[in-house]
Amino acid sequence: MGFVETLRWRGMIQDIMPGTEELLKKEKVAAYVGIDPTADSLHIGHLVSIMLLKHLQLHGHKPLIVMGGATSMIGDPSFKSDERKLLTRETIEYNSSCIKKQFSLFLDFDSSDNAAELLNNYDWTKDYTFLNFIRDIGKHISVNYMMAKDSVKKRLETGISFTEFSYQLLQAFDYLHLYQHKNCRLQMGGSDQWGNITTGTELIRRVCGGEAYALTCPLITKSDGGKFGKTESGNIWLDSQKTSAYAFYQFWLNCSDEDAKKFIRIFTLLPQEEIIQLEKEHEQAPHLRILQKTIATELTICVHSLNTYNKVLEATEILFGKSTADALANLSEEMFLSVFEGVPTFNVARSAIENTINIVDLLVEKANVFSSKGELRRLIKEGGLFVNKNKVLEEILVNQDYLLNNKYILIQKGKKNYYVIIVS
RNA sequence: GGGGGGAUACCAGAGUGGUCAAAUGGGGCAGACUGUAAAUCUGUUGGCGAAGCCUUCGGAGGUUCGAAUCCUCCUCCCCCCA
Repeated sequence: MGFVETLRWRGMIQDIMPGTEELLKKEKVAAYVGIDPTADSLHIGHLVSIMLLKHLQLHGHKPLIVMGGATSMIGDPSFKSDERKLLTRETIEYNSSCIKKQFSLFLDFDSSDNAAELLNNYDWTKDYTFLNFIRDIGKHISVNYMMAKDSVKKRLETGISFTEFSYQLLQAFDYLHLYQHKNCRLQMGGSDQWGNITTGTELIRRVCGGEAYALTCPLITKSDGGKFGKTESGNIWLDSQKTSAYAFYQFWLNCSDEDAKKFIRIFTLLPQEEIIQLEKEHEQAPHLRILQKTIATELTICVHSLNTYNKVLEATEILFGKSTADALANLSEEMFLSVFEGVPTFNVARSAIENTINIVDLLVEKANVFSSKGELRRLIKEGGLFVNKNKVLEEILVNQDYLLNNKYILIQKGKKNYYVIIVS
């Protein structure tokens, strides 16, 4: 199956420029996606772009990643309603270096004939003077053309700075540069990038009469309309410092059936037959959540490692399995810590619980697990609070007998939210 | 420059002198059901406490026994006319 065909089957194509498929079948080319280094880690919203490049490389083409060292100094206005905040050079540089490492989890940077390559558009824009740029590049694209893009329309009503308006030209220039220097013939990205990408192909056509292509993937949405990749606590990051491996695994495990069917094709590399087989199995026994588990497993191993995955599984087993309060009490300290790695912790002085303390005072005043006593009392009334896996139905008094390993108290809000109190 | 409308809890949006900690919907949280799903249903959603009290309706003052509600000024937003 060809590259484009593969993507089509996986539901990863929103728009594709005519001729793209033929070109990729005929010859090996380089293709790129741009990444804005706006944070020091990638999050799962970036994953689609990464997978596009992964498939590309698997089909023998050369993946290029372009860090928006220059463009992220400007800010992409596409479909945004507000002016972007400008980042400093130092931040961008630091972020780029962090992101670079994460890419090597997915792409092969060492292969002999189509190694992935990471570039920074700052390198080819930093010495380009303003005069030269508007003379060499700006001359080829009309403002009328730029304003006609859907991506900037929203901002034309409310106002857009010249800085942000010029963004698409800058991105188009990237494409031109890569076309000329890297034999790059294809740019990919999320569907919101279509406007920027086509400005690039247009520029290439006008400057050197070249044919360059565009391919975008659909914006990932959740079946309930919520924003993909966001939870109450924010983004799901690839960096385990920001999102623990446990939380990462849980995120995928908790996908709805409907989303899982979509995600398994997009976010795993499993072959077509296997996915179809898994879908069948899932259909027959949905409660086993085979799809969710497969996605979670594949991604956790890829992003975090097999070893971490095994720990996460263990933790999951203890937190959601049949394990009881007894099992919890019998955990070794080492095991306990590994299970609850990534769970929010709160430190409390030992003196606080030496002479018994009301659970409400402990969790609101001593440890800031809950922000108000009313909230916690409500939770208790509703039967949603657990201490060391035991349901708490009234305002109990806590003392040293509650300590696990003479050091920890496990607090649970509802079924899924855990907090660890460390007494020191 | 003239005229009009508006700003209410996370969001949307009722409320136009006391019965308003403020309808309703969405969202959030929890419970039930289940499969750590979806859908559904229930409860809850300012703070502290047992009753009750305290701080909230853009900001600052004022009228009143009593103001989200009336008056004055200020800030911001929208619309119409010039």
